[in-house]
Amino acid sequence: MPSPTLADVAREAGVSKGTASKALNGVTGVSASTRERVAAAAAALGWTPSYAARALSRASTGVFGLALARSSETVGTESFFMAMVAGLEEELALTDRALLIQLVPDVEAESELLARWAAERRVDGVFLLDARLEDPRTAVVEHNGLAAAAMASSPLSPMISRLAVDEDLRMDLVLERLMAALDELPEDAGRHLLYLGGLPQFQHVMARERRFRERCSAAGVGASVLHSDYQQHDVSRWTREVLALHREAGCRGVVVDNDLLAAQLLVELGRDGVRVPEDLAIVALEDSILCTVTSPAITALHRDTREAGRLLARLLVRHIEEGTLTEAIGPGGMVVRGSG
Amino acid sequence: MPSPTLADVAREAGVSKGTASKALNGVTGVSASTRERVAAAAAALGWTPSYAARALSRASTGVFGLALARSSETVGTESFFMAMVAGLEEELALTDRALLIQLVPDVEAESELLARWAAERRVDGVFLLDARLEDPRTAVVEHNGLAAAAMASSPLSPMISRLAVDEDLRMDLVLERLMAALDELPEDAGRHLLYLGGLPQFQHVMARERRFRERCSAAGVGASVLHSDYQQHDVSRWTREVLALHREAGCRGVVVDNDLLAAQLLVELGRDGVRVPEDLAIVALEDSILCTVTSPAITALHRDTREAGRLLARLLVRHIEEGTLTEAIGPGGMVVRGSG
DNA sequence: CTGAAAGCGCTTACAG
DNA sequence: CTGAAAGCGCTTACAG
Repeated sequence: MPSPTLADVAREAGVSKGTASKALNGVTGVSASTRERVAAAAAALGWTPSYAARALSRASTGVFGLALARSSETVGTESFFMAMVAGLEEELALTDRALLIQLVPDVEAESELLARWAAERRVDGVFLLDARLEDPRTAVVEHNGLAAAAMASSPLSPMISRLAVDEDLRMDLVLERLMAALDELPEDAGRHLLYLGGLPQFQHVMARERRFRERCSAAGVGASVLHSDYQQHDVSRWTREVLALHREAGCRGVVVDNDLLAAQLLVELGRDGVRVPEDLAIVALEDSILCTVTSPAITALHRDTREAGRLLARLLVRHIEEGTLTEAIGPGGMVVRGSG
Repeated sequence: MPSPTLADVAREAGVSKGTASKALNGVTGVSASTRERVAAAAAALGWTPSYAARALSRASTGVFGLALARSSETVGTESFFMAMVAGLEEELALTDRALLIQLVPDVEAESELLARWAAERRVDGVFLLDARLEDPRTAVVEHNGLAAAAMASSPLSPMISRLAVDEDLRMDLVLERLMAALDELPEDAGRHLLYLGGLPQFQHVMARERRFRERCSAAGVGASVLHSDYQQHDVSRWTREVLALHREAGCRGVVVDNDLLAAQLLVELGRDGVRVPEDLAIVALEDSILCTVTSPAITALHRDTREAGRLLARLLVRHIEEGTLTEAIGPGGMVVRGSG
């Protein structure tokens, strides 16, 4: 039983396809009576518009793309992604739009995919996560006139809408905790902190590092920085480095980029007999359920990532509908949770 | 700069649209020389086929749908979903297919969405997770002739391909652990176990419960079952019930449906002074990083969920290409990890 | 092997 | 307000 087409509905209602189309789409210029007749016919036949035909004649798809240049391990374990995806989804679903997700090995592959999506007219717009200092996606987006919204701490391009993330504030919030802890230590204890961040290619990592160094320097606190590529097999290596800093430089606190790394670090340090937070405090810049099931629980900067997803989706929709670049800050209500 | 169309390529190569189409699609019946000329023209112009036009004329979309009747909280925190999605993605990407994901509030909404996708010819097929005893999606799939593949412990319909999950085996594997632990207890200790499962509407939950009761009964072990809707705010309630069973019925071990619930239960029990596993052993039927960062680490049945996703995707692709129902068992290599 | 034509199922000026 | 026609960008019989 092939699904009925507009032609079937038009015949059933005794009007032309054009009129049926207008009636069904609420376009002005159709008498109330025929509009009703058409609607009844469509309902009787159980007509639903063909997605592809609509996309072809309207030149818009109702689909938004998200290419993720992360391994499926990372995507599967880092809470950030699922929360983000859930938020995007939630907002798009409100207006019957869909999200197309594709995992790619690296940012080059991501750029290629974006270019292909643009050429195929596959999506109405794309979301950009993990903004980089030199971001190859920018050129692709600009060159193809692709509508895009990024989550980023600084602007990527005048053509890309942005959900601005205040990384300075985020770093300040967690440092406040660690500095306070340092103040409680005996006079002769070391005053040294570490930022265990992601790869320096990322905007947010460099923004955090800069702020971290500034603050430490202003407070007369020693500062070290290590960059991780977040791969799980690296955890024990990072642990050794953290341990060395603790023992040799008197490091007493670590700011960790994400919940996963923080939790794993906590476990490894525990094995090495380091007490957290007494010997070494850990604060994560991303919160999740992971931080609540370790012992002790991990102190983490909490933000509503799902809400960030909703905001980002809303931004892109507005960008497309109004044809203008939009910016927003968010999500609000960030707070450090836990007492580690 | 509008993207070039097939007509542009054909003009550039000096052939008809039809010939250009055949040449580009590797259809037989085109001379090698024109095929080359067309390919060169396409490359020169940077032509990429319009997705919508192709979908319309081919009556197939290259898109597969996954509707998830779970709250975005659950999807964002339960490791199963992301791993599954990553696996589906990974397999589909190999053949340039895409995954369309949509979150819906409940299984009724999911059924409606599937019906709409079918009517809109939006997807080539759909994936079905969380199979239910009375599953309303079955009728929708059958009625609309939608290609579907489910992950399920028993068949949903002769029209639906299936990745068979052996829940009996899964329960046996974890019970083996718990029974062995019981055997080490002093003579006068209680011999009683609990299965903390999801909602009884789910196939897998009932399959597990049945097996759990059978095994316990065969071993002369007392058996209790509690059903949770997995909502986080319920954890303390479940903890109280578990505690009561431990104290009053002498329950010494709990099989928990998933990693998240197990981890939370462990934390709460710890607060109440219950030692795990000495007083009460916990084994989870789903493994994840969560199980490794608690202390003690949680013993869990590990399976490669990403591989399950790949298998499920492959199943649906084959189902569609060969037009026949396919079944598979998997993924293999399940093993209980940890010593809790 | 190649071309002209029809068709996929819609939408959108353009006449009337 | 309504209809006939053209068009969106492809694919696919059908002739030649």
